[in-house]
Amino acid sequence: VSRFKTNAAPLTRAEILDAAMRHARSGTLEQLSLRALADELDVTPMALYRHVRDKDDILESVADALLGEAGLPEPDEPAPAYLVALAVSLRQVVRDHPSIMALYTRRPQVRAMAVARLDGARQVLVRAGYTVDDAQRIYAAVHTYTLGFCALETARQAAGTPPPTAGQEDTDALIAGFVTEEQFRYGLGALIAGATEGSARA
Amino acid sequence: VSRFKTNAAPLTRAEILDAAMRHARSGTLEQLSLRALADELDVTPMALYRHVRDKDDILESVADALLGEAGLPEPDEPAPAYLVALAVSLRQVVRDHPSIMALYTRRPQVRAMAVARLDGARQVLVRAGYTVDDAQRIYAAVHTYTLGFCALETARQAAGTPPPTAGQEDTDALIAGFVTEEQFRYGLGALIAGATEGSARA
DNA sequence: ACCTGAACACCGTTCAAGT
DNA sequence: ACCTGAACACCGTTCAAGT
Repeated sequence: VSRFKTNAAPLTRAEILDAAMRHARSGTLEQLSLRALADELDVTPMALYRHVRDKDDILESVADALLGEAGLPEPDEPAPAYLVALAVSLRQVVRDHPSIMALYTRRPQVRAMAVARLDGARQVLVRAGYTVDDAQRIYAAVHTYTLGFCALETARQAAGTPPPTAGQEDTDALIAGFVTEEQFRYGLGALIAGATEGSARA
Repeated sequence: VSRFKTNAAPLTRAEILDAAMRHARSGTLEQLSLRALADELDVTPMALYRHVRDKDDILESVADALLGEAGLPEPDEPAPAYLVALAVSLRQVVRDHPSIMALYTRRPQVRAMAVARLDGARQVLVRAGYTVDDAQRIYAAVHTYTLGFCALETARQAAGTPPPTAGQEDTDALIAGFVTEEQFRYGLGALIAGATEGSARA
């Protein structure tokens, strides 16, 4: 079961990322190890290192590919709706693949789709009359908020339906209110309203 | 060097947390392992488990203690300033101790100081005329945004002064703009403005 | 009651060597 | 050029046993 000994085609980066994407799609990205991934590809763990920098390199590629599949909002959407759509898709990706959250706390994400999202928001906002600087500020704020929500949601998922500590049930219920769909929309709406009204338009 | 054999006083939870806090204060919380902590306390790693649930239990206690040291804002502050002060102190704690960030993505934080911060915000907002529900929504939104900023800042710190990949420098500079003091204040201000203006007051 | 000793079940990654 | 084999340097945590 070694492709080295059987003279099979050499390993490629695409092959590695495809295998990782299959894990993402089957919901097993969380427990993915390099050793298991290498096994699936009939290769030694160390063979991967010729094609990827490290494990996060793989995970970041997967994350950006998932964001790519989610796509960008229609560019003729009104700016607020465009921003909301971006937030919703990021939240969805992280919600479906919680291990992606840690990536955002480990290294700045600057892959293709991350940049395309910023660019898209910038264009829509500039067209709506904001300066480039304001557009970036607004997008950054929305992205920041969304990431915070993802962090809280990831934490709540990880806790599962928790055995609430006695005398802690109400506190827990209170904090649970932080990660409802309604609260996500509320904070997002407040932020976008505050940002778009506060900035000077051209 | 075993307190079991020398008949020393039995280990206590407070002792464990004190030792962990010393690590926090000396800036070595990041690389703390249970094995090292046990060594310092002249005890086997497993002796800790009589007094703490697991490693996160220790880390969460430290995080809440640090938040406690930061204290609460003066209760007679205007509501917006109160919320800003809460955000600033959380950011400061996470900035100084990046390993705390991961805690917020792993489990909902419901320790004493986390609850006290919510309570404080609620009181100030209710006194300013908001309903209890609105107060909670507003605080949750501010907390969410702050956590998102902490995530981005932690990522940027971890990257260090990064060797910017060729042809990626401008993208990197752009993303760096997401985690400036100015941007932190901007997003926070926009959110608080949007939230406090948007909610119906009593 | 409190702690030890040894093992379990792994990790990601380095290095030098093989073909 | 591409991959292997073995080791490095650890982790947190379980379990049964010791005093």
